[in-house]
Amino acid sequence: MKLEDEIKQKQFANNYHRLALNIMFTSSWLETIHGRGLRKYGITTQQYNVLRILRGQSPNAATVGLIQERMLDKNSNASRLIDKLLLKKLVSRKICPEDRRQMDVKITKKGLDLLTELDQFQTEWTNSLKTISEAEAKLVSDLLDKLRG
Amino acid sequence: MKLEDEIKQKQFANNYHRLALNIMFTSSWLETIHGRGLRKYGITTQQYNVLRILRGQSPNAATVGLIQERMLDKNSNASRLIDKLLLKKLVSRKICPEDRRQMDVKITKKGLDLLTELDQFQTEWTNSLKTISEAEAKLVSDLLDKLRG
DNA sequence: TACTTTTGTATGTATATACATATAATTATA
DNA sequence: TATAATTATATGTATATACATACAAAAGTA
Repeated sequence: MKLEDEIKQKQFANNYHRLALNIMFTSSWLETIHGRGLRKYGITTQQYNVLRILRGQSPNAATVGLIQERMLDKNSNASRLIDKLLLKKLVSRKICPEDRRQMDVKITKKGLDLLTELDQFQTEWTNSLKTISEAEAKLVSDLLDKLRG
Repeated sequence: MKLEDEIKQKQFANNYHRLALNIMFTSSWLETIHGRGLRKYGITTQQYNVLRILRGQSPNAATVGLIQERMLDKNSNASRLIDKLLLKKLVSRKICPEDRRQMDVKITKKGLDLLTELDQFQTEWTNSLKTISEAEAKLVSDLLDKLRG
């Protein structure tokens, strides 16, 4: 559905304005779908993002800073997301002996198992985006890279 | 900068996955820039969104439901955003006499003046997106519409 | 070595999101 | 008309964002 109809706005100042609104609208739409899917598994999209980063580092530990710099939302608060994941025993956290300011954060067996379970869901939800061709998906992605300069 | 470098991730499952992450990343980037600009004027991006919708209806009133359906983030909570705008006297709110369940929400003179002041800033920030051509902006926007089905 | 600066992480506070539920007014139905 | 169903909005609660600030450890410098 066209953005005009989604937000019932007839016109925009120009195509840059329309694009900015469309990106934010589509992002909210994506996060809503993704979040509802993850909810059944007891985690949020941000917590999922952290777990994915930790799996990427596994079996090594990651620091809070490394997680933060790899998150989609750079303003998110990795410290507190890790607190939540700790409560669910999906990650472990201990002071790094080499640099005692840092934290060694690792995904646990339980966390890895959850991600394995979620891989199928992940495949399904990206498949639901096949309303455009893979070439179009690449084109849009490349233009978004260019947009950010 | 390429998404790969922004979030330090070497590869993605496929171009759909890369696109989904890129949209969410770019949206967060846009909101951060926009939000920092608006901050000087004492409002948030969501409050700005509500004020724009109200200006579009002005001099008529809008109901809370109408605002909600036109917001970029459909899950946002228009009631509470209106509370915040009321405190700043940027909007007025009174019970609709025809249907006493509804609220008549209107932008005030103060609200309109703030938006006028912000129009210049708005032009500048959309101009900052001219790293891609207007034709490319339209193309991406149309493909995002198609992506959502 | 003593002092300053920088770095890594945590925390306080205000705002917003996501979902469930509550409440009052209106509309539909028996 | 009494009752049930629906609609519009508000509120409770958990989570996350945005920014400032705090604090301890490490690194740099006199």
